[in-house]
Amino acid sequence: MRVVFMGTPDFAVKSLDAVLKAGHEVKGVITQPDRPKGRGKKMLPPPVKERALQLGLPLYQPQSVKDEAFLALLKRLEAEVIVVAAYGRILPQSVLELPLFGCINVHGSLLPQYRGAAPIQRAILNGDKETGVTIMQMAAGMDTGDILLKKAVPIGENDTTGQLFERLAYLGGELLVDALEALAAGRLQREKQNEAEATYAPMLSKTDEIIDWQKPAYILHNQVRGLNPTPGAYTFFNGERLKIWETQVLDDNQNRPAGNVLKADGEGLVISCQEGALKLLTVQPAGKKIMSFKDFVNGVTFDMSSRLGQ
RNA sequence: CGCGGGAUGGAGCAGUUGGUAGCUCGUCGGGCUCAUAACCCGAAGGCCGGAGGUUCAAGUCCUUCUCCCGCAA
Repeated sequence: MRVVFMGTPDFAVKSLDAVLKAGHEVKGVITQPDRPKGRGKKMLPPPVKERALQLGLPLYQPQSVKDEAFLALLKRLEAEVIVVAAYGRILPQSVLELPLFGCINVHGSLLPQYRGAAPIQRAILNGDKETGVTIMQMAAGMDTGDILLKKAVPIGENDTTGQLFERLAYLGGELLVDALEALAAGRLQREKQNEAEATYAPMLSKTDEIIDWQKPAYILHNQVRGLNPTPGAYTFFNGERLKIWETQVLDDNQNRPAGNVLKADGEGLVISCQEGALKLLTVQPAGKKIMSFKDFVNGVTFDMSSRLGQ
């Protein structure tokens, strides 16, 4: 099929690759404009842009998807279908209706659950045992379109958002290709989303990153892996930020107050929680690189009053 | 020029008002032990990120460069 691909982050790159590999004709790749990123204020191209350039595909970075110029561009590309994967912008009705087969989207959850910006992170934060990928026919509204294909994958106890992203991105590419094939053959069933079961996965906010030791250990464990590899969950130690990257849940907190350091030696760095305790495996003090609890403990002096959080 | 922290033996850190570089872990060797990741003894391993400068003398002061990282976007 002749497709126009719209996407921005790494997650979308996998889909782009899959579509190409399946032999579809990519008439154009549309991604968001370069944005100042990182420490200095360097302009960084989105991953999809880099990939498109690498592949020599025609690339467009419209400032807006709502103006006439963009619509005109799409018409010129004469796509039969527009594939959208984490593009990051709401598309107007005029765009959704333009191609013969409309716009189809790859979403990192089992819709109608986790509609919205951060489905993968939310699934882990909530400690779900399963999530998946959905291919849907885009409609007006946030991820409300009809479901075309859906596939579930299990979430491991210690899976991180990064790992799950990887898996879902790959699976998303596969499902997307299946969907395109079925779409072209006219043998694709549509399933309306059950609005009653819809849930939302709002974008992560700053407060999602702060560790509250008053919560149960398993909740914090989910928080840590859900925010790994970015932006990371953090607490405070000696007034400095301390990011926590990997943890393990322990049952016993010795009835000590939440945030108390139960143990800090070569064998482990264990913090008491409201319920249970959390063993910190890898951490990162502000300004330092990620290090094992062992290295961290080695250079710091703890005393009985040591506690984390503020 | 967005704000800030940092660059010291393999790792994590300390290094006072400038005067021959330390700690913990690890590594290697030896000892103890039924045994050990435990304990004891010992050893190796650093031109203190690069380049200039001040000084009798600089890891420690000044200038500049490179790299790493946290925050903010």
